[in-house]
Amino acid sequence: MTTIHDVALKAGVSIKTVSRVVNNEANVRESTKKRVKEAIEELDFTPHLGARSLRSKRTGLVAMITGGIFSQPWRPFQTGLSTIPIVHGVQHTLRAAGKNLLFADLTDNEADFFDLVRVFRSHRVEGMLFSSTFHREVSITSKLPFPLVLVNCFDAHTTPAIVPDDQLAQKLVVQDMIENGHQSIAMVGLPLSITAGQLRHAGFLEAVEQAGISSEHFCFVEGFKLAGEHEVNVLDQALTQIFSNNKQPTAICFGNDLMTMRALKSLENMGIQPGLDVALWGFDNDLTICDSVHPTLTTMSLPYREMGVAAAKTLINRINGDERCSLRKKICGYIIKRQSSHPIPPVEA
Amino acid sequence: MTTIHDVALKAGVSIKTVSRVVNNEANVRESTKKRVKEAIEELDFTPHLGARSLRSKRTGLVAMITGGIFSQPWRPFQTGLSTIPIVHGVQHTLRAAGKNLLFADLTDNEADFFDLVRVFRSHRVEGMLFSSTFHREVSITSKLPFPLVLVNCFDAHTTPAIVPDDQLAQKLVVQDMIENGHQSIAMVGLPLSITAGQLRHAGFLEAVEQAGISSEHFCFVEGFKLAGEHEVNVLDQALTQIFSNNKQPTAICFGNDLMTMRALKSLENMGIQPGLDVALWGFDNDLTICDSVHPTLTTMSLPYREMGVAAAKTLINRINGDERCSLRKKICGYIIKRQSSHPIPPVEA
DNA sequence: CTGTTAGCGCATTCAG
DNA sequence: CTGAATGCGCTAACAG
Repeated sequence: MTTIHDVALKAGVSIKTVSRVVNNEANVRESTKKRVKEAIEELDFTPHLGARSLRSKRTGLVAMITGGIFSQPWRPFQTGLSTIPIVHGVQHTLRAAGKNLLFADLTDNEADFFDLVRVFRSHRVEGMLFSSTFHREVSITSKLPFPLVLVNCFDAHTTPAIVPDDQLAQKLVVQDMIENGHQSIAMVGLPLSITAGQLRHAGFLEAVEQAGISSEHFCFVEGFKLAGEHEVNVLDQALTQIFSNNKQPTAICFGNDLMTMRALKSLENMGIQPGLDVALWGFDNDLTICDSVHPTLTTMSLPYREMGVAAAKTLINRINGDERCSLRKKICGYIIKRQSSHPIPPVEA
Repeated sequence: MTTIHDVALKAGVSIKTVSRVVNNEANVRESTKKRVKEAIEELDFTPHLGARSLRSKRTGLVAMITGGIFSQPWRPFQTGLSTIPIVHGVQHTLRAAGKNLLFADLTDNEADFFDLVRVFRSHRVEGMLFSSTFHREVSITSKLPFPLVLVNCFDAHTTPAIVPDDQLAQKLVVQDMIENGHQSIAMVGLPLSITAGQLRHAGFLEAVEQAGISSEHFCFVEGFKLAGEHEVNVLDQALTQIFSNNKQPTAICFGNDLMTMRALKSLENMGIQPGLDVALWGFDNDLTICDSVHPTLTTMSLPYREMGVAAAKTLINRINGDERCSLRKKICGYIIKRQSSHPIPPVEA
């Protein structure tokens, strides 16, 4: 591998001059610069970032740990919808800032986390991102030797975190239902045992209350439950329960598109035409599902890629010593209209 | 940041002794080792890998480029099923070997690729992996300054590559159909314009011919076509065509689970009960789909994670100077049985 | 078993 | 505008 010395020799200048040219510093005559650049080209010289970092103390390395990119706890071997766009946004933002991503994924044990931190530290990374597979609180108690930014999770301390605004997103969904004329509304939500489930539930209640819908005209049930890390499907019971009220809903929103898809079949079995007898709102904008079922699903899309971008920007700011970033930034999503939310609700009987 | 000198000073030994302890070299008295370890602990010393690599010439860094992790060309913003498990397998294998992953994703332009290579080279990575979103031939003509291993793609040169054995996998599917007693078989395949489509088609023909099924008892159609980078859905026409033959199939296999899912509805509309009137085999083991439709889908799972593992191992071998790896390694998948492939075909009318 | 010396490739400091 | 000397933190080669 050629070094700065070889270039200096070939160009007939000192290594410092080469260094100046490489780093675009001033005070080099055009003709000299040209000569050096030619030498660099001919010798195919590439600066050694490791050596450079030894002096400059800046490696340009940023670490990212994802918490089980390949599975969600209750869905083994099922890649979640959040992590990839987050990684994507992070990586592209870092690259635009001249940083490189040292990437690792956690399998199972938390001990791994601190092993990774040690390795990253050895590489003298300038900062780190941690991304969770699902929105939750984490506790990374130990002081890290570099700035940390959390994505899709948060902690009880002052660690900067970028999270989806589950509550507002759900509220927007329910407001959309109401604006479409629905006055009897049901929600088949995520388990209330997880953060997203709680926040969405709160958003649902908020919207329903603000619209002045009385309690016999709305209804919330969980679509599945979590027993430990095991998922228990209670979708059919949930749907039965919803329609056993005397005030039957004209619109249902779901905790995710998967549930919505499953509900399509269940509703048909109950003699209810999805999209005709009842309007449906999904959640996630899971493209595998939304465009490929009948009716296609109106859904809430959370901007995970933007979360990744925001997280990377926050981290870069902190690396640059800018401490004035908000501790927890919530990013809301937007509704994507498809067929399942028909605009005109059936008239009340 | 504390250095080896600080530790040496505190422990009252030379820096070389500290180095010996850190690197688990022999020839250090137990008592000395203990003293050094205590000093390391107290000072919270972590070796500087950049500095180390300056001498040892080994950075422990491996680069990986994914070709659009967040979308397939004809499915924007849709994460493919292959890349994540590949990355997962790669990362865990590398980590087990003490290597760290410098990760980057390509957005659109190929020029980016060589930019990335330059950056990676600056970081003195020991090797690189390139993973494609879909099985295809790539041309990375320029000589790279480090060993390269391709995953889910291959080139016309001698670059080692790990690819799925699409042909054998499809053959296994069709053989399974035949073993289940089906004698009139159809395939709704991927576009013949892509590698996987061609190989699967070949596998289909191979199985059908080896079983001695006459040409009027099998039938191949494309389930969608690619116009440039645009996907054109022709699934309904494909199904209509299949059933317009006088020999109607008792079993159909599909190019992916998504098509199979869509076909469920189409078949119902045609008055054909999926899983009863006709048995179905999917492809991909897309968990979002397979377990959540009725009937649940029997499908072919390609072992992308294992491909990642194999690729990382191959790369490590090459980094260690072991050139005797097969140039192209095909890895086959396995069938996952669910409901859609009922065991007993309807008796011939 | 332990220490000394040298130098990896580069940027920084100071001197021309 | 340019260059020489110094040292970042560590390991390799060699002495003891």
